[in-house]
Amino acid sequence: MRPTLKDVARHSGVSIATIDRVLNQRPGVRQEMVDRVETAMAQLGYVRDISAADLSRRQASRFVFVIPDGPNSFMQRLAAEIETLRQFPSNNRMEIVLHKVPPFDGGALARVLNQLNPDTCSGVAVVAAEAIAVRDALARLKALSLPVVTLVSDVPAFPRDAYVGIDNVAAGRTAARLLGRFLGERKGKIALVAGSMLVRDHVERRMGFEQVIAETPGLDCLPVLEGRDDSRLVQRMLKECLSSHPEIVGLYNMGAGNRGLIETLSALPPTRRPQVVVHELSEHSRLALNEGLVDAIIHQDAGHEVRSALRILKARIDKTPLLQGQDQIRIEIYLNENLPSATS
Amino acid sequence: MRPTLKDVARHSGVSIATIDRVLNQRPGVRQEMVDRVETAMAQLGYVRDISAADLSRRQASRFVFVIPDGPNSFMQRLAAEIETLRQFPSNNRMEIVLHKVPPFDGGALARVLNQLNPDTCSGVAVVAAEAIAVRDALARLKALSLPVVTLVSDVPAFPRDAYVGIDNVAAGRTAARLLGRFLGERKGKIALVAGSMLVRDHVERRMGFEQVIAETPGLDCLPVLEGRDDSRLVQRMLKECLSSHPEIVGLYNMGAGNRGLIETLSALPPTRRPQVVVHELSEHSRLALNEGLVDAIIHQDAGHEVRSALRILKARIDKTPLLQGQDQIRIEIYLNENLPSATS
DNA sequence: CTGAAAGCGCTTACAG
DNA sequence: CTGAAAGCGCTTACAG
Repeated sequence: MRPTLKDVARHSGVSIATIDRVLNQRPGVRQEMVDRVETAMAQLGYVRDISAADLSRRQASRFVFVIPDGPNSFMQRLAAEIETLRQFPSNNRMEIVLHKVPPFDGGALARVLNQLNPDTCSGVAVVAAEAIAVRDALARLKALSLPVVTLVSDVPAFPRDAYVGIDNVAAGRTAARLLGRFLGERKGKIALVAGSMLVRDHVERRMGFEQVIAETPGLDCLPVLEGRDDSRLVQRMLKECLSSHPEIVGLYNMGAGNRGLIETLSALPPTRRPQVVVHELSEHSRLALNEGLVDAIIHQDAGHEVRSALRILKARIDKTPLLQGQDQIRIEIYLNENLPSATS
Repeated sequence: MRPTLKDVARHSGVSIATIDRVLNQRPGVRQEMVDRVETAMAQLGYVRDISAADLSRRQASRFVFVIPDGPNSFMQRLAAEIETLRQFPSNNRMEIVLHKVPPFDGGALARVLNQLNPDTCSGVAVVAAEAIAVRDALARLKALSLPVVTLVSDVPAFPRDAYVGIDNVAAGRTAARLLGRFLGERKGKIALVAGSMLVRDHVERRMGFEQVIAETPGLDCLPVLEGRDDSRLVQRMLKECLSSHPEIVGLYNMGAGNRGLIETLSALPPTRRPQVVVHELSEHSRLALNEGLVDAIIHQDAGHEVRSALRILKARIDKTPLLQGQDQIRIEIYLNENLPSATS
């Protein structure tokens, strides 16, 4: 059996209450006691039982997620995963709150963050936007010692404890490499679709994509079409682009709006269809992959991201280590052959 | 606050001890009491606190992993991940035991399984081998109501609660599709390397691979080279195969022994190098990908598999649900561009 | 500054 | 068949 506080108490001749003070670094303990307790703990190899601590502390931790509202299906997926976890029975003594804010609106996001305080919130996961007001809000949370992780979209320069999401430059590079390999010797133009060049993840994906294409002789990128994650708009822009550029051989959608893109592609005569890489596995993109309209999907696992965010926040609060590798979000590549079963 | 047993007791006018009996389906409670308790629980929306239950039950659960010993680097990785989890401080009240058995030896595996019993073991995760003795051993465990999951290599016909690992037919198909896409219009032979055609996962990968290649005009598979997961042997066989078949344009290693394969490839003049897909991300395969000797790596996450196995066993014991999607092991594809950072 | 005691939500003997 | 009480490993008031 693992040693408990009782064992440490016996071994050190100090009461359990005092040991608890040392353990939690609460003030008001003589150095001598601290030393006695610490040697005893080291000798016995004491490891604190977090779930017992949580039980006795009676107050549950409340984790707040702040994510953008709107039509972006990835964000909707994220919200659904948060909701799933919120309702999950096993997560006792852990409350989850979801705040949705208008997309592309740093001010609104900052206002929500500024409402949070340690009495009602023990940790925050936020899809960050790049705005001064957001940076200030994060600085405020830091000053209150509330742990914060950025989710999906990072702002490295802003104060936060960790980023949970993929490396978007690498994701863009991956898309370009796949497209390049799939095209083989074929030469021509590549059409790019993004939500908005104001969002950091899309900018980064584009950068990575163009880096790789620039090194690939015979291929060039056309200017980015900004579809604002809106299927209709994507459809219209893409249709025009394809008809005015018959030399297009590849297509990369780094944002949402796959539905519009897929409709446009399926209207094209098969011989004129470009090689296509898109982001995010969904019912639509999966179907398009099945039908050969899309050649590969770059994906990130929203469920994994939500669970990782929570684990990281909890570990910060409990001052426990994280498991190596468990919280690294992968840039997943799906072909028609390695799709996960449809239920997930 | 969530309702507790106390609330259910008050609400139903039944003692906590009896409620506990109902909750755990222990015998010796009058039907009337059962009904009263159950309505009260339903009305209050009672959800049991598993970690409190674990705490009070004082006895920790012991999970036994049985995996093959030997040079196979994936199995070594699996062992390392099990060890990591075993030592992880947060997993209180949960003991992990690792048994290594000789590889490719159903009898030895069965003997270890036959030693296990409910007094010393609460659940088993095993890399299954296809042998009658193993089937009987699994049937025995089932008769003892010990939960069992198969890990990495499944035998669907044998009794087990779940399989934790990838679909190997799909993995083979994925490898073939990648190779086919990378080869484009090029025609020729594809060399196949496996550990042993006696192991189910390799048989399945081959099947999937050949299915796809058969549909691809201009490409044909050579007979499988069985390298027994031994780098030296792989190197020798492959060298000979490459020199006697100048028409080889592709190479798929569905087993271990990447080191030998990589050495052989690096000795080849660059113009003669085939397109190469291998399994399992490791230091060696990663380096080969960086250097362009290997074009893609098909991977499964050993850490994820170990954690999932544990979660599934624990959920069976506690009769709790699993989180949708968390325990589905993915067929991961790595190119040079989406490699995870090297520390993981 | 330190410790004894009650309590978190359960389970487990032990009485009745 | 049912219930009161002790205890799991912690934390939290409350005394001293």
